[in-house]
Amino acid sequence: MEKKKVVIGMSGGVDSSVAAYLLKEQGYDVIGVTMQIWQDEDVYAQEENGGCCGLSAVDDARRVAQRLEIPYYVMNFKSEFKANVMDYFVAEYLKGRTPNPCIACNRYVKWESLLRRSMEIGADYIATGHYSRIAQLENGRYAIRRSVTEAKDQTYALYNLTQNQLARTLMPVGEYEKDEIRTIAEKIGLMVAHKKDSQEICFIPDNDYAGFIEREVGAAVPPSGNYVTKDGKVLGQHKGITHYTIGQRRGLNLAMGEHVFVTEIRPETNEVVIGKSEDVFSNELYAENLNFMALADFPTGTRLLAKIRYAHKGAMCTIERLAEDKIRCIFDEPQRAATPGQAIVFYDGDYVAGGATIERC
RNA sequence: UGGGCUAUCGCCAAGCGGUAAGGCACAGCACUUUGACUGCUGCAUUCGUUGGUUCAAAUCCAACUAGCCCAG
Repeated sequence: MEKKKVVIGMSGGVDSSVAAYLLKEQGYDVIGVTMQIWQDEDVYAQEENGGCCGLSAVDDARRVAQRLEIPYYVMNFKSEFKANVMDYFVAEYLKGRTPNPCIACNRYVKWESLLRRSMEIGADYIATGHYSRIAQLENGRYAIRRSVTEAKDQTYALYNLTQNQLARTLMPVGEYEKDEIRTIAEKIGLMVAHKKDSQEICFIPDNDYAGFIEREVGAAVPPSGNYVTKDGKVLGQHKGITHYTIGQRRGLNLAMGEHVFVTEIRPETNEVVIGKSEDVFSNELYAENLNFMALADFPTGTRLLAKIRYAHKGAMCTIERLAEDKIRCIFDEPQRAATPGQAIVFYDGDYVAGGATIERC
């Protein structure tokens, strides 16, 4: 019988490199692929940017593929990345919302586009180096399961994958701890064994996302406007709404004598609302664009653990089904800085139950 | 123009003759596959200006300058 063919997305980092190795050990016919997503390498060239999307990716990944003796290709995903990640990222900020580019990249680029092209070259699966596990549950649905490593759980950013995508995805690294992965990398002699983990927004190497938006849209960047309190008192001038997100404290340039935070962004009046720490907590939020994973639906009354940001420890909430694609989540305890544009991801035990996009609080 | 009050880091503010607290802001670092939050570190050789008294002044005195308040 012919071996199953798997395309592994190789970033050049430790995780995906070891993933490739593990798959090969498991008897798959492994093909290494690096996704080319940079729009203009001369402008964004950044050597040390490791991890998921760095430029050094290709060199490192190719070397690893050679070492593992697997075929290796670079696939160009520039236009897909531009349309689904960069343009979305900018558009959201212009609307006063806070996007999560990694989630969009995962669903539309890493999975949708990579999966399609992998199928085209005859692959049965695609694989990644994520610290997550995929399982088919008793109800027949596929779901992402939290990895063994609590500290390195990447399930939040993967909640938006479809059933079809999950059915064709392998994540061999999810069975291991980060340390174990590095150990394996060393054992098989990979140079990338000690490469730093990726971080921050991969297409904004200088970390100045507001500057990036400005370069993208030019004169269309929102102008400066008023900082106001919730009762309308003007406190000062902000730099333009794209510079802010809910719960932000630093960079406000407001000397109020105590810490103050952004509690609301109003694109229609170009105002940024400022309040005290307690003002950024909310008991509930509304979310849309549902994606179901372990559960086929969240009927009103469903109790789930919800994470409203990548590093959130999770909070219990009760779901209220408002419409076909709209829910309200009522938290047991008030949560800090629920932010429109960010994802709320639900967990049922160890599995991702599904998720949605936060619209308002 | 008389009378009074106040002038200390970008903002607020301790200090009251013994050699510049603190908070906010800001900067850097850490944390981090998003934005945030958080933590750590840094941040006035100088106290409106000029003189004077004193071993020693931001602290006392004088003049000047600026701002505020009350008279007009």
